[in-house]
Amino acid sequence: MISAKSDLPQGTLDLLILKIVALGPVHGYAIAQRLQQVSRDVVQVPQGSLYPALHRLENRGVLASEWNETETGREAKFYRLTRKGRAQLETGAASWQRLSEAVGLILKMSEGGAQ
Amino acid sequence: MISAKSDLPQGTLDLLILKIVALGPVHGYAIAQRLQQVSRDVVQVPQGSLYPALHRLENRGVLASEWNETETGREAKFYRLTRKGRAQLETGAASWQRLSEAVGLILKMSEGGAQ
DNA sequence: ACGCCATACCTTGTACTTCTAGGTGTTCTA
DNA sequence: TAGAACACCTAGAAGTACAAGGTATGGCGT
Repeated sequence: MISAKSDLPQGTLDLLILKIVALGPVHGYAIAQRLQQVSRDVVQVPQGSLYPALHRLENRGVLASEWNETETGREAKFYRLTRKGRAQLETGAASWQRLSEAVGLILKMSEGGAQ
Repeated sequence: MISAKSDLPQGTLDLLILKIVALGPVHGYAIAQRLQQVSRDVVQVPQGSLYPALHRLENRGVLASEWNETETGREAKFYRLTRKGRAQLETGAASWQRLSEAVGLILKMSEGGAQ
């Protein structure tokens, strides 16, 4: 049993959720599934992390929700990005990239790397 | 004034500290400086984050400390990696890379990207 | 008919980390 | 002699991810 699971650094979850929702209205359960699929099981979002995050994001006005029917005929709460959410996704993604590059740089540092 | 500062996601700080210390014994103050320099101000570590992190890492047995004199003739606490610390750095770095790639993948996802 | 799994939602409490804001003392320089 | 840089520290607030629990429906196998 290879457990590829890695805990998400704080703040990253919000960004990933925003990105998935940006691709089109989805309900919470599907968001977790998509993240897991696309990341090949590297990203696994427990429900205890997912739903609080969704409510948080909705309260902040970056997500909006609406009850609808899924393809399988069940009721589910579909989320979509607000204008504010789209903005936050952009700044968040840019910020992640900057940080990601910086951390990568540091980790690749060798004895003579800095100075 | 472009403020490049970005708050570090939880857990990342430890990894960066371990990496810097792995390059040779350094004291806390210098760790923060190096991180800031190398990352071109993207990574800025407040002392209120730095020292608690160092003590945490020492308590966990991944860092060891020793008082010594700096090049400028002051007393400072120099940290070095323990065997355990070296191991944690490796797994931490690998784990970061995996996560970083996964997040990058998700953020670059477009409408038809997944499926 | 029955139990089980997957779907789909939710809440509570814990553990952890980061940051703000304060504090100490020394050395160097303007 | 005032301030900046060096070098350490702590307490408290704020925020987040997770574990663990719970509700309810529908489909599947036996």
